[in-house]
Amino acid sequence: MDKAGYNLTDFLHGLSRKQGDEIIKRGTTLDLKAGAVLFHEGDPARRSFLVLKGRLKLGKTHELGKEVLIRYIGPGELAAMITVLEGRDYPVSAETVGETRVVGWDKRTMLEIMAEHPQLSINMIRNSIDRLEDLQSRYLELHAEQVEKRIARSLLRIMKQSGRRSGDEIIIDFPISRQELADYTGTTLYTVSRTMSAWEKKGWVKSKRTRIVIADPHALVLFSEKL
Amino acid sequence: MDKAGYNLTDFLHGLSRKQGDEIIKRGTTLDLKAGAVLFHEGDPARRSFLVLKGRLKLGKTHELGKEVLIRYIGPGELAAMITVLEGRDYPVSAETVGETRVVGWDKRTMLEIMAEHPQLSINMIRNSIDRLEDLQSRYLELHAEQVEKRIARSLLRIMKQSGRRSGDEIIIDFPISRQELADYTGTTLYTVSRTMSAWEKKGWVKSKRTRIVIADPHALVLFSEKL
DNA sequence: CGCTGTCTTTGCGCCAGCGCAAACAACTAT
DNA sequence: ATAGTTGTTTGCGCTGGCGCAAAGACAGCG
Repeated sequence: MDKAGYNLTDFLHGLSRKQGDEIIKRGTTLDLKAGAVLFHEGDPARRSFLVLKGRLKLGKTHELGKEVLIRYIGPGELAAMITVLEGRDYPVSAETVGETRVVGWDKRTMLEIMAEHPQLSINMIRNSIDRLEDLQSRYLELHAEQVEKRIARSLLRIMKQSGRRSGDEIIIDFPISRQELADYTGTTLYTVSRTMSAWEKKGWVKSKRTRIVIADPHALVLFSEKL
Repeated sequence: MDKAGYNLTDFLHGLSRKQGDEIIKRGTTLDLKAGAVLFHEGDPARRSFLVLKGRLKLGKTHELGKEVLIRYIGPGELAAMITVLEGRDYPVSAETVGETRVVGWDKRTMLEIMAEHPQLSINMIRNSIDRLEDLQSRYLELHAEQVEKRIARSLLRIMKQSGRRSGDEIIIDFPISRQELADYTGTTLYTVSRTMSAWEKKGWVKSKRTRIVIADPHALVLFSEKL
């Protein structure tokens, strides 16, 4: 998170840095290594977490094996808003992607700080509406769009959220496997692999194990939008 | 909506009937006939609507034809929360199912009444979290579950939301076509028709044009859950 | 270095479910 | 009634993409 002020999409948007720091102090800060599980789908929702550094992935599992990746949560964003409601369980699991620092608040504290800062309710509403929209679009795509286009769109989404420019290429600066991209897109490891191989030959992407670089974003956009 | 008090899932939950009536008076009440379009996906979001009587369906369309049915909105529930955010478009379209009465508030009024009744922000958070959870589950199912099971689950969802008990049968008390059930489930008209025909032979459902009766809910639940 | 574990690629066969076409059934209007 | 409209059923052929299997590539570790 940058020094200046909070982004519109941040949980703490509208608060001063000083207020933010005070709020963060009231929670429990955790430093986690890659692949740590922060909470499990189905467990009682006791704490909400704000990502300070690194990244979480939220996933949901189907009775046997099949999994979907609902969303990545980056710095500034809140995971598990559900905590503020009465007696709910986490609807998804959260796992770190790379080293990650988060701060967690229990329900009581969440309600306190929200009462003190009404702005935070607004931020929660904005955030949940945004997520809902995102998922509505992906739901439509999952039903209506061919896999290859969905994979393209998934890559572009992830790129927008976590891409780092480098010349005219864009580097996705966290590790993401074929399996994860498949879970995010709603397809299989095999199909993603085949598709990415084809794109690599066309020079649209470069990849090396779990690191992906979009070499020609424009081509990918065109492809994802063409009839 | 019943006389007594508002349900937990209602937009006006936590307010008195008197407060509710006062708020409703400040909006524009509309009586719409079946199949009227309240707003279009992509139009600037100017008004939010509370359903008083009847039902809305929220849908999203893909470039050419394909459509998904995101959700039904029944009495007490609010559609188009998005209005309260700055300069957004409706992400979905809303159409009435049967005769419907709604009350609409513009952005200004929404913000006013929310400022007067902080409870309404809580209700909005609860509602958007609930919708998000619902969609997350359906997103997982759409990817992981076979069509027939998805159709079963869709029917059961709709039944829970809008079923009327009658003996041990449950009547879905609004018209829903094969096409709509397909759009809700994420499949095609043909597949729904074939599946429903089979269930009709087994005595699980009875249907007659756009009216559906679940004759054996238990069987349907078992089917939807079996490996 | 070589060993072990993790991730990726690619060939191949298969089938769930899509979608056309065409007939049929039920409601609506005159 | 009769005609027109809207929704439903069912046969049939086709194919997108799944998923096994097996080999290959890369990383980390002792």
